[in-house]
Amino acid sequence: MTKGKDTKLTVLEAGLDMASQLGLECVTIGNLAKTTNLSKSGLFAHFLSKENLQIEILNHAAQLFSEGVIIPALKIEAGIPRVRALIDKWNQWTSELTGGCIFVSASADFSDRPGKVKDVLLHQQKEWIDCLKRIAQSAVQVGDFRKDIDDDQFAFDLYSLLLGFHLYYNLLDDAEIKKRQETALVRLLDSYK
Amino acid sequence: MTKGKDTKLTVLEAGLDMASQLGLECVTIGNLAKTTNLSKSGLFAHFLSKENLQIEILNHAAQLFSEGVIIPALKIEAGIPRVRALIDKWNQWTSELTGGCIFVSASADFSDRPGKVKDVLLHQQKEWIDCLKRIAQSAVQVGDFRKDIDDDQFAFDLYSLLLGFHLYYNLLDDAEIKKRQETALVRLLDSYK
DNA sequence: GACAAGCACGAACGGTCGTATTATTTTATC
DNA sequence: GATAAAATAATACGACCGTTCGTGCTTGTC
Repeated sequence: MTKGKDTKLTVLEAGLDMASQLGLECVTIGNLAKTTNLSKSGLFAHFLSKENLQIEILNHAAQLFSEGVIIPALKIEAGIPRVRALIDKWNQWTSELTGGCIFVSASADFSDRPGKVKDVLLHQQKEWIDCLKRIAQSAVQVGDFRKDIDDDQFAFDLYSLLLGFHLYYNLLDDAEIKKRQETALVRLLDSYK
Repeated sequence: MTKGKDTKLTVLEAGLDMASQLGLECVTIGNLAKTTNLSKSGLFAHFLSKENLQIEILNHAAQLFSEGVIIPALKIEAGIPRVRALIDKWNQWTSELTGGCIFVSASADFSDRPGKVKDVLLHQQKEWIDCLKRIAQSAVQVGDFRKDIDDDQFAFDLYSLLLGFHLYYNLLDDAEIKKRQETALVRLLDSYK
């Protein structure tokens, strides 16, 4: 009962790491089997198709993301402190994954690959943006933001900052990027006060 | 003498399109040969390795990028008009490619794939950031920006805005995104005045 | 102790991958 | 129009792709 779920989790863990480095499309059943010391067919039996494997990797990542980023941020007092917590946790999340945030790379990979995997990814991204909007709304409620802000605009503003950080951090290895993101964030928050 | 260069260009054109949709790593010599009506070996002879093919696709993209984005922007008067021209041209460039900007997707793909392809990509991205910095400096010279601005910061700010646009436009198909980018841009430019 | 269920294995399938070698056609030059 | 050079094709290679199948271990249940 528990043995199968155990190895499946191990596979998903390794698959997430591999997807973060090589991209979700380049996660190979053969390679994944090697790194987890399973046979190709033994691993395959857990997922029944590569598409399912990709989807389950995404869902596993979403759960870790929720536990590591969203929930901790929601525990911080609403308003600017929560916004800051979210950014910190997001940066940490993206730094902990070997090859950067899987949702960012998958977004580039799958924007032109229609199918179930893209559908899942799209749904996750919309949920994430909704989360950003809700955090903006709660900042309004506690008085940290003006009442007439556009929460969709805020989501775009904040996500752009994260994407900028992601590229600079992962590709360019820029040591100063945290500082620049902070500068941009201060300007952003000021404009919403 | 000229026939070979001709077909090579055709291949690069098709390869760029394919790379934009599937990612540079998923451009396959066999598929590329099919779409260009060449034999696999005939196509291969032009590049001698897949790595070279990827590099030549990147370089071809860089040339188109220069012709379509950078040079037109530099023809516009320095300062805020030039910044705006650059953004417009960049958005246009990214919209014209079927699957979005190849440099953005390749940056996610190759951040953890050491090798010559990554080296080329890294060099290109640094050149692009330098270009952004120079445009900031010229805006200072004509008096559109304050004298004490941080041009590295400006490059990050602007690039983040482009990356945000890229994700919203390509994955989420957001019709309002141009408006949001504009809002963010106005705020950004104000802070540099 | 029989039995079913869950789990993992090895072998094999038809395809495609990138690459190498060898041949054939097309093009440019005189 | 002959000839050398350039461009393309044909064929083959070993490796790996995702997937299927049959088989054998475990494990817990009756």
